[in-house]
Amino acid sequence: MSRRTYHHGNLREALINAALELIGEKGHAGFTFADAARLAGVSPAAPYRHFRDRDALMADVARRGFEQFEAVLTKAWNGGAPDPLRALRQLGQAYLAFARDEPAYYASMFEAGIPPGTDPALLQAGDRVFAILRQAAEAIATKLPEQGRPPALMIALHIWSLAHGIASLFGRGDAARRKLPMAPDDLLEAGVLVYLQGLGITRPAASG
Amino acid sequence: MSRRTYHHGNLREALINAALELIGEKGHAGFTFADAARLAGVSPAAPYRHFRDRDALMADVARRGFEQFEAVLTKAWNGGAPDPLRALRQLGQAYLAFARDEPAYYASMFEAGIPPGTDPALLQAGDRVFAILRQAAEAIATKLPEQGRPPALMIALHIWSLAHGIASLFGRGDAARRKLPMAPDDLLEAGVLVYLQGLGITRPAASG
DNA sequence: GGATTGATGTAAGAGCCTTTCACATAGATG
DNA sequence: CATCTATGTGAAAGGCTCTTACATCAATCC
Repeated sequence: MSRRTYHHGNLREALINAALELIGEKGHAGFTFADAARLAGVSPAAPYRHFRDRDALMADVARRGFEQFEAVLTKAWNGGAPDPLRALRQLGQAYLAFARDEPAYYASMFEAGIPPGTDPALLQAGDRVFAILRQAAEAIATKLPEQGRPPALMIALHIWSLAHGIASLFGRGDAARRKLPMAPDDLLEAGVLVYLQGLGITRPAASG
Repeated sequence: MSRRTYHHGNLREALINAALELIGEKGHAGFTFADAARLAGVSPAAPYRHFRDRDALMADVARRGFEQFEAVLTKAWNGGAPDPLRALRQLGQAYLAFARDEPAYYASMFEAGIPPGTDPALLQAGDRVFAILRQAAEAIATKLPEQGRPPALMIALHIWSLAHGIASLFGRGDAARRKLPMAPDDLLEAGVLVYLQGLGITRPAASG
């Protein structure tokens, strides 16, 4: 990772990648600014040209995490095709896959203790992710009689909370974490099916 | 907080209380061993007589958190009285109340990145908490026909995940965190009701 | 009672991290 | 080419973690 020029050329990106690598290895607490600088091959002071401090880098990683998350979820939802229920299953699987495959992003987004309100861009990126869930909930809700239908917002919050709870409690592959007698995907899918049944959307035992 | 004797007398407890106070103020990342020592009025080296390192103190705080959590949830469940559904509602409210009122405990238990497997006592304390939820799920499940009844374990995992998701995403009062258009309690209660309805336990619109 | 022993706290220091400041280098601009 | 600005370096202050040798005190044992 040594470079020939005095200037790195792409230090900002390199620091973010280094942070992801380090957070993935040692968790959000174990990551240090100095380590990231070392990984990028620059002096410990160099990162300060690109980020106000360590927390600013963490916040930027989190923001990018939300952006990647948004892309992944958007693709999975696929505009609700071929039908909202199938699309919702794809969405749930993509949610858990992201938490499993990108634990560094997920930790920076939800566990690093960055208050979303500190950075408007971060808040917006999070909102865009929620908008996808909200949109999915809307599509699902239209299957219900308008009379007495619960607000789509609430449905979205329920599904988000369930998915996040599963991802957070069981969804990362690290050893020494709590084990589950079934795959997180299956747990989420079963939970959503029961929930939708409770809303009156799916037929009982039509879980295929 | 100055003391007259050379020996503190109860440093272990004092350090844990200091840790709780500091984590409550500055989050699990902002807490330092040295700060805790200062708060307790001892030298920076003293804590090492009681905890192997900073992480060991965090793990002990987390273990105590689970123990307190267990006590609170046990009381709320109240053996399933007066009836399982009401008891379950109490349980859910107690769950969120703990996350709201004891954010320092909650953060140390679920967000500090302590792998539960590292400390058997920690793992056990967590298991005892889950046992309560599991027990509640059993009581609820007996209301279903044995034929085709989903495993109580799965019901427990669903409810735990939903509660944890809500607590984790919206349940702490810190400003700058994501706001919710309704109280977390109501969100959880509504979600559980829909879920139970999906299981075939509650009557539709019998949400009293 | 006095000496010994183990538990608990202190002092000092090595090593690392964060952050700042003055300075160095290079790319861009005119 | 000369200058301006962005970007990286070196050095240093201050704080944190953790270790080691030493100090203090309580309890125990002759």
